[in-house]
Amino acid sequence: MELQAKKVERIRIYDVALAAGVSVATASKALNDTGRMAPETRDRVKRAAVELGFRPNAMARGLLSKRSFTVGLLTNDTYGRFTLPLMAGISEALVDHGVSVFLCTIEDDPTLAKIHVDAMLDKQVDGIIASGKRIDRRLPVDMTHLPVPVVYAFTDGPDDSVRFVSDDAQGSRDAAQWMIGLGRKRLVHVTGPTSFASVQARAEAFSDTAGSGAKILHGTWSEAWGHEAVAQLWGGDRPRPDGIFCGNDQIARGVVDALRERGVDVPRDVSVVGFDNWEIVAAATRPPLTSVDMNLKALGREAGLTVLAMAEGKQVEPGIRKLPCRLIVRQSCGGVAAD
Amino acid sequence: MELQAKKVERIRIYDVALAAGVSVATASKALNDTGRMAPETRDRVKRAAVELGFRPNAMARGLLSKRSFTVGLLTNDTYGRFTLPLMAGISEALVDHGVSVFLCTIEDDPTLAKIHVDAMLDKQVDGIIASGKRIDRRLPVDMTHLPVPVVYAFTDGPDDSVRFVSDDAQGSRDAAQWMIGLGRKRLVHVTGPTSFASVQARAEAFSDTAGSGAKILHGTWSEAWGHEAVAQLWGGDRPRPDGIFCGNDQIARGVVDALRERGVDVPRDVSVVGFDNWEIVAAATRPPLTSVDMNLKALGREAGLTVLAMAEGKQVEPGIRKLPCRLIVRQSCGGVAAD
DNA sequence: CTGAAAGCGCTTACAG
DNA sequence: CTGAAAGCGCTTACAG
Repeated sequence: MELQAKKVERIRIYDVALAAGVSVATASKALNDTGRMAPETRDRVKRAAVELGFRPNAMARGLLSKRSFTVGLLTNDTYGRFTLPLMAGISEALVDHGVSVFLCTIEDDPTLAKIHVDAMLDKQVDGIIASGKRIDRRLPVDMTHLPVPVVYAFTDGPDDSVRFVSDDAQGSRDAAQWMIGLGRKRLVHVTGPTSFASVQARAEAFSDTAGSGAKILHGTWSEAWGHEAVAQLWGGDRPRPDGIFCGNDQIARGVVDALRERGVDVPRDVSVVGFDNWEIVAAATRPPLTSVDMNLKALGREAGLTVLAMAEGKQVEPGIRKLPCRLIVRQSCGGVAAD
Repeated sequence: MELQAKKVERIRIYDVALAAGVSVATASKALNDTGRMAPETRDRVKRAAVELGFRPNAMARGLLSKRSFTVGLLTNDTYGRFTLPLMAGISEALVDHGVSVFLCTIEDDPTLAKIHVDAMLDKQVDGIIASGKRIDRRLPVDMTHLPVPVVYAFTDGPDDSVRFVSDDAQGSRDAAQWMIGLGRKRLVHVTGPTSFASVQARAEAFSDTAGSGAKILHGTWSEAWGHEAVAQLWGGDRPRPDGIFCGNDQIARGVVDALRERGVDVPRDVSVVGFDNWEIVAAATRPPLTSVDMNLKALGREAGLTVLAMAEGKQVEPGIRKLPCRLIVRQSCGGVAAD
């Protein structure tokens, strides 16, 4: 038995018009609730459309309206850790508007990026959302002179563009304040490389909140660095921290594991907070991690609605839009969620 | 300063024809390398097109050709653990054919699924790839009578459909054989719930390879279950396993952590193999996990090319297509990669 | 209140 | 060798 694309004939507006006994023009107006006509006629057409299962051909419509009801999401985050929540938000916001989303993953390959952008433009996307894995790097393709609006989410863009990022400083402050509120006195920040803008923003906010004496250790974004940092902190005879704010959940997991291996009780002896609220890591840690959530889904929603508004010709204020982070309370600090 | 979609006028074939001093019909034929004409004319048109940066409007073309050069990827795997590699393969295979991919995540919501499918059909997708997170469950939407071809990848589909899955039995056999080859004598399989078809397939293959005496423990897909299983296995006085094949990498990570906490050396005393080769888990485990990779990217590539072939009207054999798994050797077993 | 005509940006027989 | 005409499936002034 062989399988072949069954040539199901699609219903055109012509078929609907025929069935309802009206012209194609009238059928179109009836279905779009435009023009003036006898209510009875409109009803008859609509019934015929439903009966026949008519769905208008978006390509034909698009040719006229110059709207394709598609947008493209371009990303260099192949792992999808940031892209997926973003995509979920975009999709959720746009599906109600009948907009579908092309996903294009481009590693860091400029040629591939160009190919994908061109393919999307050929398909007349209404707009493009550029996204990445860090807010201080750009995608390897220039999108400043495209015939469609571009919005940047979790990636850098030109000065006159709209860029959505999460509020690293606020997230960091919230984390430190949470531990201080729980009575912790000796906070330490164990985080990623200084080359990341968000590392700097968080570190600064951490210092402001925990005091300039509070130590900050920079390393890689890995569990291994979490282990290593604990080895350093517990190595000498210096006073040990009782609260550790980590730059991401993987570091936090390493820290928690290392502390347990040293017989240090989390959260009794030390509170630990992570960053990213990456479910798979945060929930599997023993105890589960209290972590800062960047609300990437909400960020995606905003980015989607904004690019859509621009596609509809609405005026939009350029600049960086910081969306708030939220502390997700689990068991690694003690304390209980406020809400 | 306000930002508005700059109304860049797009170049139409009419502009190219004008610039080259030919008719639109001739321009079309020149650019598509069809028809007969003076080579000089063709060149002139092509040069004009390049100079003006002409890119044909895919909607207009699609209206004629009934091809949109888009496909949809429908999935209920919100976490993206299976979808992302699949998507990468699909995209990689199709970008060369000028095909872009709509990604639609539908949780398990039938209403949402229908909305997405309809939206894609309206946009005249050339085909749909249905995907999921287990091969024995279907998406909550019937796609048997669509006007476009549908291919199933890592999800169940109707009997007369094309379904791509990875070869669980072969992956399982390879894992067991690898440990046997390293001299392990007392293998155990710690895996997920029996309700999963792939759990059964792997368990059966494991028994065939390791012997029917080899124990199989079923639990959840979590690190916690890995810990628990080790507690059971090391609990009594029974002979302890020297090789543990885990149903996924999370279980394997739990097993490895639990063994270390008991002072059991991995890989010296016990070999551990995971399943999924989920980089983030496998690489962070101490020691890093040897794991079975399902080659989801290759699976995506196949699925993409197949749905494209069907869209082009080619005959395709229905049925289940099992693609081989591959053992990725790291340090949790001892032994060294063959290649 | 309804329909004929023109047109969106292309391609493809067909005529010259 | 080249172009005028028709048409893909719609929508939208415009005429009646």
